[in-house]
Amino acid sequence: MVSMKDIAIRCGVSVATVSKALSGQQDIGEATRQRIVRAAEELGYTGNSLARALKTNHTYNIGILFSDLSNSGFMHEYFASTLNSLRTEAERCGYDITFISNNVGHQSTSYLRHALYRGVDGVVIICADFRDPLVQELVNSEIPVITLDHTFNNRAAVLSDNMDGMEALVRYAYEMGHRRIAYIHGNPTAVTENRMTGFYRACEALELTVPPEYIEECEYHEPISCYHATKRLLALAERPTCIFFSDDYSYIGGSNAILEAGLRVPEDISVIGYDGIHMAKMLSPKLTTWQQNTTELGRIAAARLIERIEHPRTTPPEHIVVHGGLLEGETVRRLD
Amino acid sequence: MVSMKDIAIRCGVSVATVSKALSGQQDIGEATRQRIVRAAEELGYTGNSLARALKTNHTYNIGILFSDLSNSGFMHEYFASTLNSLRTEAERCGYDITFISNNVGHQSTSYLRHALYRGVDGVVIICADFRDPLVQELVNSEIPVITLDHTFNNRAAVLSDNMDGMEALVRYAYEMGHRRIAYIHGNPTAVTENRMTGFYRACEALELTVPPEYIEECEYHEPISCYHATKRLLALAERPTCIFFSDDYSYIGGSNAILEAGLRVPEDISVIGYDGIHMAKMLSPKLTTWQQNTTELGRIAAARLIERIEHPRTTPPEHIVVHGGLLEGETVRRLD
DNA sequence: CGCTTTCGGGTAAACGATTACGTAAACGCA
DNA sequence: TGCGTTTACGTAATCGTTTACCCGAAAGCG
Repeated sequence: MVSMKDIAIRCGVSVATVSKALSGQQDIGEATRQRIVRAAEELGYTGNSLARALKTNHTYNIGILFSDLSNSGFMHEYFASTLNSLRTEAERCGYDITFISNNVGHQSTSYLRHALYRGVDGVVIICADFRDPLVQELVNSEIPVITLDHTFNNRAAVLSDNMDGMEALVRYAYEMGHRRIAYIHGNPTAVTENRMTGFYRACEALELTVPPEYIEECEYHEPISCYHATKRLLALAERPTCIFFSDDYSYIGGSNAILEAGLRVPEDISVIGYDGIHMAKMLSPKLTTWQQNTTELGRIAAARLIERIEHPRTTPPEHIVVHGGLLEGETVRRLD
Repeated sequence: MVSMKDIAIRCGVSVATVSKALSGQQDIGEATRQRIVRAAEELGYTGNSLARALKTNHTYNIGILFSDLSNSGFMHEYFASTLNSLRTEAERCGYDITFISNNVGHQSTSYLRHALYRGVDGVVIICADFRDPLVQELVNSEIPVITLDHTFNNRAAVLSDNMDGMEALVRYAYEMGHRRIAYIHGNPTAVTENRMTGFYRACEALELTVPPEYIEECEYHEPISCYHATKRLLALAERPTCIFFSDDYSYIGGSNAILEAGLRVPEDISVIGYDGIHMAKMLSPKLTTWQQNTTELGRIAAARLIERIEHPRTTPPEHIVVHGGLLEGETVRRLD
């Protein structure tokens, strides 16, 4: 590994001079700078982030914390897509990304310890169990943190408009003439609870009464349990005319249940998903759903976190809502 | 940040003694060690990976290089799932994961430079454009490297059995009585070419002649172009009885084309995918496909790379093949 | 011609760990 | 008692940078 020392020797200057020349200080002669920069090129100098970080206390590294309870983690397109744009934005700002787990070396510790050990400048918390004391410890630490789809007091957060999105979907179904609307919601998290709230709020505003048997629970992002929930709904004496699913992916299970029952979408029953994953547009008929703006979620999360890292004083821990949009597919029939 | 110095002061010993006590050297009194370990606990000592790595030249960090040409990258379940198990295994071995891009700081450089800058101990190359000179530069460097689904001379690699898998699928279709078999293959990469080879090899062994119009090309992992390729096949005078798709995900497009043509799977036409993504098992009818063992791919990639990092002399750069298995769904009809 | 500024660059300490080597005390043994 | 060996810990250099401070020479100025 070629270091500043090598360059210094070759140019007959001190290491300090090399450092200054390469980092663009002013108190250096233009001729010397040129010489040094050229030598650095020729020797293939790369720099050493470890040494730099050790001295400056700034690693240009941000940690990602996501513990996938449901083990869907990476598989969930929501996460994959968000992470992708998060990474892109971070790289654009000169930051790299490292995963933070609750073990370092061979033994398990806390997320905070891991973050401190690696010296990350900040952490994005996504898809994690926010009730976990270890997560709380990290959130309450000195390290800048931003959470996705969950809010903590006095901490930055980026949120998808789950409540508004669900409200808009209900209104859409209502406008299409549906009055008997069922909802298979996911198991309780901040996200699914927000959607529930949106659902009930819209129903109330529209003066829709939802019989309790129209509300089913399934595992979020899990088609099998959704399949069973759907079967239960279809077996009801007074069948709903429209079913809301917890998420697009779960709908695969629901779809199977509907087909098995000999029903057609949307002629016999209408369905609505949530997420707007790529697959939703590929299905036939195309799924009507709410498109989350994962690209913006990831981008903003990275950008805001970096803002807070670089300008802690002037950047308040805001809660930013990213809006999605109705993706009108072909799975909701107009009733008259 | 509490450092060894703080512990040293509190215990009235030197920093060297603290280091020895904490890293488990022998030349230390048992009583002193206890004292130091306790003090470390009490002060909440975490260690500093940067300082340690600077001195030992070992970061316990491995880089992931994946440049997603098709922009499917993270979205592809193959990648997501492999990355997930790779990360799990790496963490089990005490390693963290960082993404390696071709830019560091605010300016673009090479992958190698990035890897050197961050001081990663090794790199896993996955889903990348292996023809890229920048990738080659990294592969030919001193840094331990392992590639997924691509082989370089004298470099470790982990491979999915794409050729065997495809051969097995063809044999399966043959045994089910199919003789008119079409294949929509993905655009050329090491992966798709291996599958092609497997396809032709099996056909030859079975003395099946494949008319050229039965071979179509589409964008890998892209349902839209697969939709069009499927339409072309269905429009042929002598329609194939079974269509092989480049991958499960693309089949979504193919499925739509089939439905539009008013055909049923598998009654009117049989279909076979490749990958064994979660969705394949959720579709109705269940897709017959080849299940890639992504869990093993990721695990072995991490394990082998770490082996080569820690025991470079005794670990040859092997090419390891991970076997998948036939996932018998309901999309291939038995012909008689 | 003296004096202060500015310019260009060097010195050295520091970041937080690791480790080869030194050394004083205790111990073993004839 | 004398001498070698072990035990337990300290000293100091080092990894590759950054940065506050220092200093000589050239330049500017009246």
